[in-house]
Amino acid sequence: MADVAGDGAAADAVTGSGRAGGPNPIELIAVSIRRERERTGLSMTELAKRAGIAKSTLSQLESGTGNPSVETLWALGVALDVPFSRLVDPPRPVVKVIRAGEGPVTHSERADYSATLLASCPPNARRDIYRIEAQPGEARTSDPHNPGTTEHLLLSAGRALVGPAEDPVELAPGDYIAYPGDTPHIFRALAPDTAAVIVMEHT
Amino acid sequence: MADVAGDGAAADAVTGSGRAGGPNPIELIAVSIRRERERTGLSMTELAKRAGIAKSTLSQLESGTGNPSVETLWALGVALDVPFSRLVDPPRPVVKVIRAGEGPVTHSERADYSATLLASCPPNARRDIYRIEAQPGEARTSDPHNPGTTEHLLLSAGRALVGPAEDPVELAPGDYIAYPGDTPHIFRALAPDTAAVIVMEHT
DNA sequence: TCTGCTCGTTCGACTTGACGAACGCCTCCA
DNA sequence: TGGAGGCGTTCGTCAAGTCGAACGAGCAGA
Repeated sequence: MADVAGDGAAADAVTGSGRAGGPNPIELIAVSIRRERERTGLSMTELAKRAGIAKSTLSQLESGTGNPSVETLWALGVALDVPFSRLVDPPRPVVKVIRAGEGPVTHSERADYSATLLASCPPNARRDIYRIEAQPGEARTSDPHNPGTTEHLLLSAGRALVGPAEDPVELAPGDYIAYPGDTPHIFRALAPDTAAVIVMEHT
Repeated sequence: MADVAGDGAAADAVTGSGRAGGPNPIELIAVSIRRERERTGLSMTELAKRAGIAKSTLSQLESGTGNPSVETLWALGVALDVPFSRLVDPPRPVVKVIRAGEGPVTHSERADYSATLLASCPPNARRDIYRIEAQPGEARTSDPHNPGTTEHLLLSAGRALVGPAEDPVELAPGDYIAYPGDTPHIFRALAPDTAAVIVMEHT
């Protein structure tokens, strides 16, 4: 069986600003702007034009000079199509894959209750929660989603073959799997009334 | 069945800003500041002093006049001890129950597969994923977690009584519930081998 | 090489946000 | 009754953010 992949580490990254406490927001914004801009492949000139601000302003922002107003930042957020908070909160770690059957269990003081941490959320990730119900049949191959997407799946009932298209894993009720959502992957019910929870994480 | 519990109050916010698209950030900030300030019971004078800004500035902010700089907002975030993004992103809802078979289902092209979106992720939330297994017994009452925590629970097997301590909801396999994690809440298994997925969301 | 383009930075003029003082309003208490 | 102290708002001044234009650097093609 598999394994665990990744991380362990991730998770935290705490340093950032769990609360608003710590570091210099201007620095943060400077690197965030640049990061997001380069991610979209826009030039300063182009981005400034789209956001409706002067490119000199943008230049100063990315150089860490200045102290932008909310409207300026907002305009940039819109132009970059990122949520506002992405520009003011610290960056993010990576993708991680944990395979359960077991895992870090925190047993209750009473023996009839146990909780297992399956996936600690990386900062700034967005996780949408889905319920899946399926019947046996052909494998359902999903097209890859956006880059940086991770799918977390926990099987509630039935049996299923899940994971990367070239290397899926058979799951029984209670099993958990996480795998990259930006590569081809499948979900194939092996038993009637197979049900699962999928948490789709995109960053 | 049931659904929705509580509130009603909360209200609006919907419009919010999934992405940065929509509404006026200044309005948003105005109400957010006021909301958070009143939550902590501080006066304008006091908050301004703590944040190190002029109370006139704060007054203008809460009245929706003006266009604060990042440093000003940041100072307020620190003084209020809330994450920055809480000031620029809209508030959040309350208890929601989606019964098995209910909810916005996106059926597959093939009839043997269906996915239900249970909860779309608010900006900047962190969602940790847990698996719960429990046996019938006393209700397990959780102490409230940090402010701004929401718990999402989907029952995999068994039966359980879940939700706010004073108004829990009985769930069957496939049922989904979300409720505030920062108020007392319980999880009580009603059948042997009750299992659930909990996604703990904190902002 | 020279022209024309785009890139990101720097500079002065203008607009505007942040500040502190003064104001009106209220409550409390001598 | 009047004074003291809190509240939130308004006003004039000053500093700072924003803007547009000009600048030097890099690159493609005639």
